[in-house]
Amino acid sequence: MPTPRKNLPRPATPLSPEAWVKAAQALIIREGVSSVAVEPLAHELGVTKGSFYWHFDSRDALIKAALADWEQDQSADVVTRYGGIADPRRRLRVLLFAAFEDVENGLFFAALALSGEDPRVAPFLRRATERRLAFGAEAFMALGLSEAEARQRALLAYAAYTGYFQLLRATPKAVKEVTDLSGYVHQLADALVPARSPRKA
Amino acid sequence: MPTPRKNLPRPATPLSPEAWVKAAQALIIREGVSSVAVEPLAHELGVTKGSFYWHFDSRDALIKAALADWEQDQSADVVTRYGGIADPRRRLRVLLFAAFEDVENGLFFAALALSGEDPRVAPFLRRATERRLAFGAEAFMALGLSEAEARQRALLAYAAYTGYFQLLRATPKAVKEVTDLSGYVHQLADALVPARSPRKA
DNA sequence: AGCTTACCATACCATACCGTATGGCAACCA
DNA sequence: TGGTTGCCATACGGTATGGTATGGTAAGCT
Repeated sequence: MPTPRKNLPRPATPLSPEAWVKAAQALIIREGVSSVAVEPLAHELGVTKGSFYWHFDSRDALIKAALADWEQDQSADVVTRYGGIADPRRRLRVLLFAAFEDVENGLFFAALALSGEDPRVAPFLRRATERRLAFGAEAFMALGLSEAEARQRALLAYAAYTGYFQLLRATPKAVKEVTDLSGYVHQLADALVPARSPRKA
Repeated sequence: MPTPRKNLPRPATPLSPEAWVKAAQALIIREGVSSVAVEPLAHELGVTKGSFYWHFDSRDALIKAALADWEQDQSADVVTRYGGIADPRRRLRVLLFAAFEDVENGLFFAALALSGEDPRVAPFLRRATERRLAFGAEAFMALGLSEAEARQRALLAYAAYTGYFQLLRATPKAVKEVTDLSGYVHQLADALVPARSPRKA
């Protein structure tokens, strides 16, 4: 029998599962998926494991919930907000600029790629990558490029995107010496999106 | 006192510290820096921890040795092999193609960026990034670009490089659908390196 | 033949974390 | 007011790993 002792004071407001998910996502951005540990997270939230295992079945369940929550935002954003733009050139440029502006999202993806071998992460990472590459390829094909060329260009654009946030994550100082992010994206856009539709050339 | 028991048979040839370093590097490429654990590595090499702690002071020492060994190869390669090409346009293109051809090196760097927060990794990652960005910026400045523009373009090239290997590492299938890597690099090179020197324009 | 040294096995302790069992308390409800 | 439920603390057992202490053996040296 455990020695009956006074418990610690309860937190002011009870925790919701969402609070754990958000905390986990923030920690994923900072230190990667593998660093999501129950006890440190509980300490950070001012509670103990007991609280966690009330809301979740396991550590894996939390990780999956965090990834699923992110994926939900993802697919909602890109498709609905930029899929509707009619002019393909404009759509591509808007897509590029919007992608680079969402720093949080970019860093989260970089953190995921960081743990790509993790069987929990892999399916989310694969889905996100394929969806984005397909979306990009489609956008480039709308410019009149062949499928092979469009895929190539989409991969280039996407690599420039993930690579940027990977570098921003790993060595922020070196990246921030390039002060003009807008110029950077402009350059990328100009390099990838032809000045005018080839059909009119 | 431990019960005196017959020990296991000794390995045919004694292990050298280099063997541990190479094994660690291979494991870094496969599963990242944080997965470098002494006991699994020992098992893989057919020995036990006892061997390891004879050659190295600690786990950290092995990791640092593996990183230092990689860094040594690094600086030797890039500078000596491509720094000497006179024509700046040719130098840039050769550099790009060579970088993408060295898959092992690219994957190793991607694995490092993967653990960029790790205090053991950070300095190596920072040095490598800065050295490469500086080298790239210099190469672009030799084309006649301003320093700001050259830095921007070097960052773009480098992001496309790291992003490519990050994607190759995380979701190889999606990347390999773009079968023509040479075409990919060509595209990147054409986008970044002006067709002819601006001075002649 | 004895001694030394290089290299490794074994046993052991410490730590960090996952998951479980159970107790405790506050707030609401009947 | 007494029971019920939601939320959490505490204590415990289990596993993986880092690191230490110590013993064992083969090969060479004297």
